[in-house]
Amino acid sequence: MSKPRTISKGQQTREAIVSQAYDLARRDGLEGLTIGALADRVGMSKSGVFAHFGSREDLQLAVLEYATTHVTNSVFLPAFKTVARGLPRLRALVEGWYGFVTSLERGGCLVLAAVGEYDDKPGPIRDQLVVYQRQMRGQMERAVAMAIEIGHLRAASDPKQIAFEVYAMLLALHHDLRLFSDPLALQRTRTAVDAVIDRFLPAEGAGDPG
Amino acid sequence: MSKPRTISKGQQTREAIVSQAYDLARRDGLEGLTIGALADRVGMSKSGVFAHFGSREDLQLAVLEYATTHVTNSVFLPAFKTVARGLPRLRALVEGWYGFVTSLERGGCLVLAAVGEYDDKPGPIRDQLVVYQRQMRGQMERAVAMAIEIGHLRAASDPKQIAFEVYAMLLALHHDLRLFSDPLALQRTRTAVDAVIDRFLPAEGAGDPG
DNA sequence: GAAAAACACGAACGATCGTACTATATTGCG
DNA sequence: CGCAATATAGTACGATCGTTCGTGTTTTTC
Repeated sequence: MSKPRTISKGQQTREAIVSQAYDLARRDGLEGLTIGALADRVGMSKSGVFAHFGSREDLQLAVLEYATTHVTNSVFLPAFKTVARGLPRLRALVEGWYGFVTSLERGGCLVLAAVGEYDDKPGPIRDQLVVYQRQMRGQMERAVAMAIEIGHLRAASDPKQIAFEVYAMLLALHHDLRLFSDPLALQRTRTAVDAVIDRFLPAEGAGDPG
Repeated sequence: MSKPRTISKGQQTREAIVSQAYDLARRDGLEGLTIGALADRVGMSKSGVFAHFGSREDLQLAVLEYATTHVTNSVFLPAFKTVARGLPRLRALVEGWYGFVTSLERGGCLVLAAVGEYDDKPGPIRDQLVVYQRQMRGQMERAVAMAIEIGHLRAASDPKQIAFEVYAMLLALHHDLRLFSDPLALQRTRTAVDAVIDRFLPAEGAGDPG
């Protein structure tokens, strides 16, 4: 089926390791990820796991990339590929996030957790994290900008402002779900996001609304 | 001035230790706080520091309490004590947060960082953290509720919804300031909070506005 | 199938972790 | 002052950390 390109045994186990490391790091944080615990989980020796990365930091970077890809594939790609540009796509984006964040059975979003862990710890991990987060915010801003171009949102709207506010709600949803297990959090988030969008809707009677 | 209650040497040094631990934990997280590093910082032996708490977890709990008190004293108490109830106090609350979060030179808000670290790690620390966070959110909801009672906000408004949205913006502000060092974040937060409040303002011509 | 390359293991390293125990200073009280 | 209580230091412990190294074993390549 998918490209039958021969994947070496090494690549194969490396991916399995990263996948398990992702689950572990979702629980204990990227900083709490240890090679020993990871080795136990994948049923290998410490040195065997270690050899695939060369350093713990490289392992952490691999896990961070894996997590980012996971978010992208779960939230952004579906919306950008299968939903029409403009307001529908923007709504699909946040709906995708709802699904993503509520489906994480154990441990929250690793990327958000990493933000808290590394927002003040200089180094390669933080640098890469900033890149990833800028990309995600950028994608959101692009979705908003398209909605403005199409006329689904007012021309004078600031894409960065809207993306900021929507992102804020997603942050708060994650917060309240994970810390409070508040079943009303999702509903409140929907209300809030709708309100943000409403605020930037075109004046009535001006072109077809989304 | 303040109660001249004699404070034993032990209490004194314990407070100094917690204060230093707070600074350390702001940098490395509550989970990254180690007794050895803390002992070095305060110029004591490891065992000397340890004896004041009995366990690392108790130290972490003490630091968490210290951090919560710090937020309360910096943000909530001034607003509740010196600013008139209603919209002015609510605005003073968020302004207090702006000041608090922008004044943290090194390391972000320890409580927010702890949320990310412990939102999935059951135990006493998480339990206490939930208590503290519920208290803070509750205070915010109370400030909103007062504004509704007074008539500064519409009677039909849901205090929890408003507090949720305002809190979301404070989360996002903290996020963008610390990760992106975005100088526009504060301005965007103000815009967003104003928009939330505007949405719940009483219908025009109905009683004096705040 | 043989030679070369990649992979995995086990043992050991120095460091640091939290904690326990003992002994010595230092403090507070009568 | 003198005695009891407290506070701090020192040492040592078992565990675990990331990492290195040498040695087999498996996989890939020719």
